[in-house]
Amino acid sequence: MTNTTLKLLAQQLQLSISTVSRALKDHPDISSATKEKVHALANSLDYEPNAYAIQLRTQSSKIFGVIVPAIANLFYDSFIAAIEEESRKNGYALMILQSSNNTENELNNLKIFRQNRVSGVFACLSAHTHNLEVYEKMSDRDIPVVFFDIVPKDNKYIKVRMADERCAIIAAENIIQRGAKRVLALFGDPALSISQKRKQAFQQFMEKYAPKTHCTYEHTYSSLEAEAAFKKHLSKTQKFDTVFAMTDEILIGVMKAIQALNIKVPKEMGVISISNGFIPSLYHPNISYVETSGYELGKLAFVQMLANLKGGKTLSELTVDARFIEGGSM
Amino acid sequence: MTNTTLKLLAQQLQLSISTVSRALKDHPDISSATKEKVHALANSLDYEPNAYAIQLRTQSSKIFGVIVPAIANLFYDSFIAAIEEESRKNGYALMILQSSNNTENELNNLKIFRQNRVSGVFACLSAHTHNLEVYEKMSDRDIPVVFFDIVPKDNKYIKVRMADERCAIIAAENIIQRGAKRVLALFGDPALSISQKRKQAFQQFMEKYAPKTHCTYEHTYSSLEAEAAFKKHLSKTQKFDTVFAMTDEILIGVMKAIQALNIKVPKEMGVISISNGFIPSLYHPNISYVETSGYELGKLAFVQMLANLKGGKTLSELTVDARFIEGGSM
DNA sequence: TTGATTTTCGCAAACGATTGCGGTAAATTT
DNA sequence: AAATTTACCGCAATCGTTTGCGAAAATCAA
Repeated sequence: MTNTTLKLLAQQLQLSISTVSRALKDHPDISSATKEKVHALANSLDYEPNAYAIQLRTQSSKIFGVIVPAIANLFYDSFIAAIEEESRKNGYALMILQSSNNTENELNNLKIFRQNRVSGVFACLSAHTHNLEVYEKMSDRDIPVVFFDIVPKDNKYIKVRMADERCAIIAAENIIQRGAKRVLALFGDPALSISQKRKQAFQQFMEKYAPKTHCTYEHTYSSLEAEAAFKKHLSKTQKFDTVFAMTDEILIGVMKAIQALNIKVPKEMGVISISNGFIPSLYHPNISYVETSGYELGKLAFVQMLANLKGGKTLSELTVDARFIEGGSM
Repeated sequence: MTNTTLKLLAQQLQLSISTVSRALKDHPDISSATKEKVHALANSLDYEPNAYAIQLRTQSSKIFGVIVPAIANLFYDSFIAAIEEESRKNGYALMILQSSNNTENELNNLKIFRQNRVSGVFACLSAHTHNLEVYEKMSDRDIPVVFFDIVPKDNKYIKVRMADERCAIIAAENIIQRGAKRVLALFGDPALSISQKRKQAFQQFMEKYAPKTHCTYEHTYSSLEAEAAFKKHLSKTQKFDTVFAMTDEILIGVMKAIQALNIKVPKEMGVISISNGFIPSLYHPNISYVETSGYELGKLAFVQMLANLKGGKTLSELTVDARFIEGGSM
């Protein structure tokens, strides 16, 4: 079946293409009688404007590109879900590509975005991407880029992220409030600025407000390592009474160890983490956590994108605030 | 900065647009001297072909549409991840939209797909979508639709799904092998064919091969309900020794109850579920499960899509097989 | 040198929509 | 009845590519 186009409609109605086009979009030049006829035929013939022709003509695509390290990730999922919602409301569609934390993929994805002349890009940097030239290239083409989560340091970029320091501090506050004596604080890949920020903020706060509390810091790269680290430290003479997990991944490892050793939470061990909430809700009692909502972040990112698209250069870093969610593990 | 186009290249090189176009794609008509010059300038000017113009001209978009109920879902995530990988390998990009299990959204999404003239659609039906007219409309436009997971019954559609009956049977087999005496089997929304199939297969198998085993069946709609159901049945005089969870969601509820009641797995209670593996790996011991890999399903779906695009009508239902993954909970 | 080939390239028409500008008929004004 | 508006509508260029066909230039054969 051949697609129905303006031309086809025009022929059938003995009208010009321009008239049909205008009638369809309610242009005042066209009489309502004509408009009705056009709409009627368009409906019965299931006319769908060809997005490519429009985009070619208008040079704007109504598509946003999204780059995430992995789609199958609770945090990014909710981020994507949020911008998908907003995009649809605003008449945009989403093109989602995953970098798998691989710089080369990232480059290819950006190329696809450029070729498709996306209206804007939401990007989460791969763990080890440092060369931002490609992103400059987008800006050169007037395609705004909103970085999220893993963002570049330079302030000339538009970025939204979690209030990492605040997260860590809120966690620390609650640990102090619990009256913890010895705490094990587990962080992620030390090469990531997110790990650095969280650790630094956490450590500073603890040293300042609870200098007597003994803290052990460790970086782990996976759930398995976190589990091992937990067990290792627990077997030492000086046991700890509270554990802080910087990410879901780490929390998972910790909780496996806790279950395996049949440790009672929160009596024998306090647990607190930074999370979007899903993983903490899997355990009994629910794990207390500092909320970092990918969903909220997505909403914020979208606002930034729209603002940038509309007009002004809103070059700034926005953060979404964090809050403590009581679970029962502290 | 103005985008570099064929026209621009042509002007700068004193060549015609057609020559430039052909040079860029290594057409034999063009001398290698010219080709080199063209390539050189194209590179230095960062030429990126305009996908819209190409698509308008060639009438093919190199984009697949994907409709899932929710992006933030472990199963769909891995499905998406799989087709994303394959798509990129094959030069396609993905446009992902979520229906939120809402038929109206589904319609809108399909409209966007039609307007963007996607090359094909991967669709998971919303829970209560029964009117497939819109999907027919896609086929009318020669846009193949590959249904996955939640698929229509009619065999005229292309579909890939998990081997639901097999899953249930494998679970039943292992329950029998464990020597279970009383089992609680928890299923999802009874309106979904996936629940029906799994339950029916499970029940038939159990009645045939272990008629003396006492099975209690129940449908629950959420984790919370599953947790409540588990507790309710446990408080009865006749306790059960094995629980079967049809989905991750149900498993989560069950495990919360198990943790809350401090029940020992697998000594006091055997646990088995159907899952893609992530949730079962969160507990200690790991929960044994029948694997339904969204990733595998994605790969299969992509093969179907490609086959259909290439030529033949491969109207058939393909299923990806299931296998038992030993966790330690049985 | 001349005719036949082969290389190498340009013309122009598409693809489907948008839009400034100009034109015609009807309606309104003098 | 002539002049002026107003309401409707069409012409044609344009967005950036692709591609069939024809033509000029270069090479070759005789």
